Amino acid sequence: MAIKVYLEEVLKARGMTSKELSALVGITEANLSILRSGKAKGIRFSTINKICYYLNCDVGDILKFDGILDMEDTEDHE
Amino acid sequence: MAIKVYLEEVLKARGMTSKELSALVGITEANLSILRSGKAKGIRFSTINKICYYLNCDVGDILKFDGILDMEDTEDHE
DNA sequence: TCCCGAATTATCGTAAAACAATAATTTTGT
DNA sequence: ACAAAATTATTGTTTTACGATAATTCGGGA
Repeated sequence: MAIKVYLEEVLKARGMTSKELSALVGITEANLSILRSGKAKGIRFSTINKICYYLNCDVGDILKFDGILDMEDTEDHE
Repeated sequence: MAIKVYLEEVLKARGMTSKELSALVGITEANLSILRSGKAKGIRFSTINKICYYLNCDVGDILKFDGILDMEDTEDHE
C-alpha cells in the first residue's frame, strides 16, 4: 500500500505497547493490530486524533506516502 | 476538529483548483469540498494516496494534529 | 522448556460514513 | 454582470471501521 502506517515504530520510540495504546485510545487490540499492520483501508479522524494525542506525535509520523500511486482499488486490476 | 485538513493551502501552493484535483483523484467536487472544509469524519487510504500523488506532497502536509484531544465523539458530550 | 502475557488472526454483526450522482445555490474572479 | 468554481443539500449504495469475542501464535523471562 502506498500509504504506510508507522505505528509500530512510534510505539517503540515511546516504549509503549499496542495493548496500552489500545486501552488509551479506546479501540480493541484486534483493530489496532489491523491498523498497525497496514491492513486497514481507511481511518476516522477521531481515531487518528486519539492516537496522535496519546503518542504525542503528528499525523505525518504515523501515516506516510511512499510516492507510489496504488491502483489496487481501481476497478480494473488483478 | 483536532485533526485539521490543509488541502486548501496545498492546492494554492500548487496553483491547482479543487475541480482539477477532483478530476485527477476521481472523486466528486462535492466530496472533495467536504474533505477540504474539514467536514469529513474519516478518509480512505486510497483517497489520501491519490491526493498525495497528484499534489506531490506527504500525508503530513494535508493532515495535521493540532495538539487537542477532541471529545466530540465520546458518547457523553453536548 | 514451560508459562504467560502480548499480539495476531479470524468471525460475525452493526452502525457509521465515504463516496457517487445530481442539482441548486452561492461565491469569486475578471 | 457573467461564467466558472465551489459549496451545500439530498438521496442512495456500499464499503468498512470498529466492537465483541475467541482461538492461535509469538516472545521473553524464570
